[in-house]
This record gives sequence, C-alpha cells and structure tokens, in this order.
Amino acid sequence: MKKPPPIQKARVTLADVARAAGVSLSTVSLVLNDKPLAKNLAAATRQRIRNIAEQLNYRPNAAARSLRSSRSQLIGVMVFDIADPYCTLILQGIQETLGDTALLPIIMDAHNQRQQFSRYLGMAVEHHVEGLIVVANWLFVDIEALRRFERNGIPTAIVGREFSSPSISSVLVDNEAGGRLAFEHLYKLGHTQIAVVRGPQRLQDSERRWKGIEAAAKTAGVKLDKKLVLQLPESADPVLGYAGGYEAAKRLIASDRTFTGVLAFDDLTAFGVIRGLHEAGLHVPRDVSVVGFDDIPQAILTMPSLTTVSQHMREMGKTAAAHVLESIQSKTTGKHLKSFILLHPPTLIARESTAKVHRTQGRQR
Amino acid sequence: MKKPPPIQKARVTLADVARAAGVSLSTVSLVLNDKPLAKNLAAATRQRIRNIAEQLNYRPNAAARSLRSSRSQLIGVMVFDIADPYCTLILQGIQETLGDTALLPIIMDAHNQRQQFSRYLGMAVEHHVEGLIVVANWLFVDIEALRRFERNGIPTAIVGREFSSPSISSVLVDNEAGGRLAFEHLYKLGHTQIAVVRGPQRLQDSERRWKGIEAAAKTAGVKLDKKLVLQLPESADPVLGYAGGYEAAKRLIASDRTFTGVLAFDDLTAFGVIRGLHEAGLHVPRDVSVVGFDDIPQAILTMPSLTTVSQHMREMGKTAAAHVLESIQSKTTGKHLKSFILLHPPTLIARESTAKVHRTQGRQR
DNA sequence: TTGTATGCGTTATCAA
DNA sequence: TTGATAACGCATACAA
Repeated sequence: MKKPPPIQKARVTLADVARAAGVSLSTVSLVLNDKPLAKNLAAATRQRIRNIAEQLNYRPNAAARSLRSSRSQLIGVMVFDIADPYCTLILQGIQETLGDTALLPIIMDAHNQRQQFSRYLGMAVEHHVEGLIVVANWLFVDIEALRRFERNGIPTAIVGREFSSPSISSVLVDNEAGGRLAFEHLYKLGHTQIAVVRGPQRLQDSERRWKGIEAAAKTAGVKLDKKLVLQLPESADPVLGYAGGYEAAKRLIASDRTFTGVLAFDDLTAFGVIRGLHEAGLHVPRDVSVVGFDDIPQAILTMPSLTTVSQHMREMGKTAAAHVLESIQSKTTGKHLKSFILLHPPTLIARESTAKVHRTQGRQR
Repeated sequence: MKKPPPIQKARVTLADVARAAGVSLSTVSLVLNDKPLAKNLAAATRQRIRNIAEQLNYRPNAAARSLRSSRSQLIGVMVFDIADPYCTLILQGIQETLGDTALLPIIMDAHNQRQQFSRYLGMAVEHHVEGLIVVANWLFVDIEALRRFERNGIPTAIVGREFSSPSISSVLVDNEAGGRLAFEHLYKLGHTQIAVVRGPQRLQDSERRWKGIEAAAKTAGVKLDKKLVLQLPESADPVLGYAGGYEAAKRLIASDRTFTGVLAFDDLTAFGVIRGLHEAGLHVPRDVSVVGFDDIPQAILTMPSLTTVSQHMREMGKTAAAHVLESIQSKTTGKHLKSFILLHPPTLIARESTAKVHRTQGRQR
C-alpha cells in the first residue's frame, strides 16, 4: 500500500531548485549566495539558476542557514516600553540603519518589567541573535543577564543609559548640557525665579540634568530657591510623569514663592505642569514659561506647543545600530572594535511655551 | 602539533548536558521537553538532568529545533508605523496575549512603504513564522504577498482593516457605529450645525465613519450642510492628519457657514482642528465642540482633553493574537478554525473638547 | 567548472 | 527504561 501524496506541496528547497535546473545542490548555493566561486560558472547558467529559483519562489530556510553558518541574521532590540514615543523614535532610527541589511530586527517590549526583560533576553539567546540593542532609560536593566551576553561575545549597545563595560557601548544624550541649555534659555528670556521639577531619583538622567541646571545657574549668578525644586515620585512608569508634573504645579502654586519659569524633567512632566498651572488660572507662557526635555512628537501638537531640549532620538538610534552593525561585521574581518560611551549633544527647540518675562510678572501673585 | 584549545568555550549543547549527566542525548531531550515518555524515567534522574542543564546554563538552539520540528516559535507582527500610538496600543494588546507563550513576536515596521512591507514579509517567510498579525489601517496592504502566506497555510489576522478571505481573519472597529456615536454625542449636547472632516478617500475607515454620521443625522432629522463636509488630502502619513485638520479648520472658518461642532476623522485631525480654531479666536469647547476618533493616549494629555470615540485598540490586539494563537494550536489538534471578520464595538469617551451648545452660539460670527 | 559528502543541534523513531 | 540513529535544509571543504 502506497502512501497518499502530500496534500500540501512542501516548501521548495535548494534541492528542488537544483533538480529543476539540472545542476547540483552546491552549484545553486554558490550562485544564490553570490560566492566568489560562482564567478567560474557560465553566466548563462547563473542566470538560469536564478530564474528557476525565482520561478519556483524559492526562499532559503533561515533555520538551516543559521544552524550551518551560525549566523542567524537576527538582531535583538529590547525597549522599555513600546508605547513610549521616546522609544519609538529611537526604533525608527535603528530601523533606518538596519533597513537595507539582511538583518531582521527583533523588537522586544520589556514593558518595564525585569522579568520580561530576562525572559526576552533568554529567547534572544536561544535564537542566537547576532547583536543586541537595548533602549533603556527607564528600564531596570538586568545587569547579570547582560553580562551573559557579554560573555557570549555578542555585540551590544545601550541607548539612553550609561553602562560601563569593556564590550558594551552606550549612546545617550548629554544630560548635563541639556540641563544647561534649558536654564540658559529661560535666563536669556529674563527669567530668574525658576522652579525645577526633577525626575525620579533612581534615573541617572535626573541627577545629570540637575547638575547642568545648577552649573548654569551658578555661571549666571542666579540663586535657585530650594523651595522651588521638587522631585517626581519614584515610579517605573514614564507616563506617570504627567500626573507628577500636574501635582508638582499644584505644590508650586501652594508654596508662597513666586516663579516665572519651570524646568520640567521631561516633556510629559511639562505637559502635566502646564495643565496644573492652567487650572490655577496661570497662562503659559504669559504668566509662566515651561521647558520640557526629549522633544517627543506631540511636543509640537499641543497648545501651547512645547519649548524643549531635543535628544535627537532618531540619531541616537542610528548611531547605536551602526555600531552594533560594525561590530558584527568586524567579527568576520577579525579586528576588534573598542566599546565607547557617546554623549549625544542636545539642542534647545524654542516653541510657544516660553516667552520673555515682563516687568509686572513675578512681582505679586 | 596540536591545535590550541578554543579561546572561547563553545555554546553548550544537548550533548554536553548528556555527557555531564551520564545519560544519552535523547533522554535529555525527553526530559527537558516534558514529553510523555519522560514519565517513565526515575524522578531522581529527571531532576538531576534538569539541574545539570541549569548549572551548565543550557539553552536550546532555536535554529536546530526549528529545522527539525518545523516549529520556529516565531510569530510575525507587521505594523504600518511603529511611531503611531494607534499601533503601539494594539501591539501592547498582542504582547499581553503572547506574553506567557513560548512564541516570540517579531515586530516589523513597514513604515507605510509597500516595499518594506514585502521585504519584511519575505524575511518572515524565510524565518518560518508560525503566524502573522498585520496592523494595517493606513498601510497599503500588499494583497499578493499575503496570498502567498495564505497558500502556505500560515494563520494570519489583520487588525484595522477588512480583508475578505477564507483563511485570514480581520479585527477592526465598527466604524459605522463609531460615526453614529460621535454624531449622537454632539446632537445630544444640542448641536445641529455640524462640520465633518472626513479621512482620505482610500481609507476604508473614512467612508464607513461617514456612513455612520449620515445615518445618525438622518435619524435625528438633521440636515448636514455639504459646504461643511471637508476631506483630508490623500496621504500615506497618518501624522499629516494634524496639518490636514488645521487646514480644514481654516477653510471652515473662511466659509460663510456657521457651525458649533466638528466631527474629525481621527484624534490627530481633531488636534489640528482645535489649533486652527484657536488661532482664529474660537475657543474649544465654548465656541465650538470637537470630537475625535481612536482615543490615542495623548487625547487625555492635551488642553482641552479630547472627547473621542475609543477603538479599544488594546482589546483588538488581544483578540487578533488570541485567534492566531488558537489557529496555530489547532494545527496540532487537527481541527480547522474558520476565519472571521470581527467588528469591535467602539465607545464614546466624553472629555473637555465638547460642551452643550448655548443660545447665542451659532447665530452670528 | 561542477558534484559529493559531511555536519551544524535538535527531535523522533525504533530497537534493545 | 534508555540509547543509537536518521533526518531537517543548508554551506562548504574537497574531490573530480
């Protein structure tokens, strides 16, 4: 008794192409991979093989290729929250660089949970990703798990956080410069009574930005009123910055101090601050100027549009991806790339939420 | 002359574990995969094998597994634009469902380009994804490419677009119901002079929402003024809805018609409309009420916060993922799932951008 | 210039 | 109850 024929025609393989072309398996492999050895073949044969492969709709099996050549053509991209615009801009930068490579980026959303981070990292290992990019400003980075990667010699870059390691590179904004830019912008507009809403303590970013603000204030000879320096609550959720900013504004208003400008930790915080001020009858920027940080896409969509310090996320993504790409390629050529920490220079983007201070402002309230 | 020892210890394999445990390769495989046959082994042996695997930090090689078992543990997720909040919410829903599976979602950003779409789809085929989810409301879906998937029998679901096929399921919002909800909301607030900013013609969504609005207007006995019905320009970029809404507001104001409410195609359009009105000295919602569509996260962050029709994107993502998941599992059990088109019921979320019409409103301008 | 043979790490079948 | 062994599809060293 014979077996029935297969209902569904199985996937076409190299062997199928070879048979159809009347050549051997290895010849087809040579041609389709553009190996130097293929040069020796008659041009006509090469073309014929290509045509047949096309006609049969042949697709190499990535698993087989990966197994044999130990090149998975996969590159892991871990983000702390896929819904965060900060992340998605970096992602776009990464994809732009990886766009015309044969590398397929595997985007994994850790959702700010350590457990998910480790779980996905494990999966990335199983799939033998050739490189890893971690977008991690809010994320609790699982150092131990990353060390495993390091041991495996998988090129890795981190965006948004400094991570000192001989083999892992970091790309992040120069937070201190950003803090300075933000302060100087307000100062140039005549503001001296400036409130600051700092970020959560555990974020490296927070301390650095504050350092920049302090330094710039000192240079300008402005004394920052401690009562006007608040801090967002600790939280693993970036979106809570909005609520935090709102609360901060309420507290600032409740204090007996006068202020004409606010430096917010990030854009979301700034939006919260603006709403809080607005509800108290204070108009932005007429009564109070507000500066954000990041330049997320909606900074341009709100009313007023937001003056902010741009991190150029897309560029940072491109840089990180390019580095990982190079490292992967350098594995073939043999030379070793050194890891680095790159501080990306920020830019101040002046929009509608800041304005010149006027004489009556800040006197009474 | 002996070869030097390998600098880097190679990846630990099943064979390594077997050797260390003093059992055969297949025994280890049985145990680690929890196969029924493993039940026959002494519990102690099983535990010992597990411990050793753990100790050696053994990770199965996904490529080898995929090659042998033709199960890649990969599921492709194609989105039209990773930076679009509409997408990211759906993604979160998908991940929520896939979260505790062994399936690794491969997120691919087509960036609204047909070419990228096809390219990524090809890569997905090469990597033998077990299922595919396409998030596609703006995207030009490459029908032909999807047909290939269909032929390969890979379970597929589309979110945000209707796609009739015997084997591909669709999950999308009930646009017509949404249009009705939006109109009825304004009508209940006393508005009868209502402007409509329709979406690009080529989007299915646009026509359906308009149908819903028309139907609801008819039921209410309201005649919609054709001069107050505008349309966004054709475009492949959702973010341009903002500019489009802004222009639309200008044109509405330039017309000689009076209106007290605007139904915008989506939230971004609504934001643009609000800005346009604002610049013309019209206050939202005091002078004009504006309704959006989608309920993207920033709808709650703006001033005024946006009244909108919620699509419940997260839920739709969960539904689509669950369906693909079931289809994949049903391949093992043998039974075949029927494809379906699911219209998700929308909800109206009333916020600050709409208010009751008052007597003096809409009379003069 | 083209073909043959081997092995990558698994899973699964069969034999013991 | 456990152990050999044969594929899976591809790349490549080597043979012809």
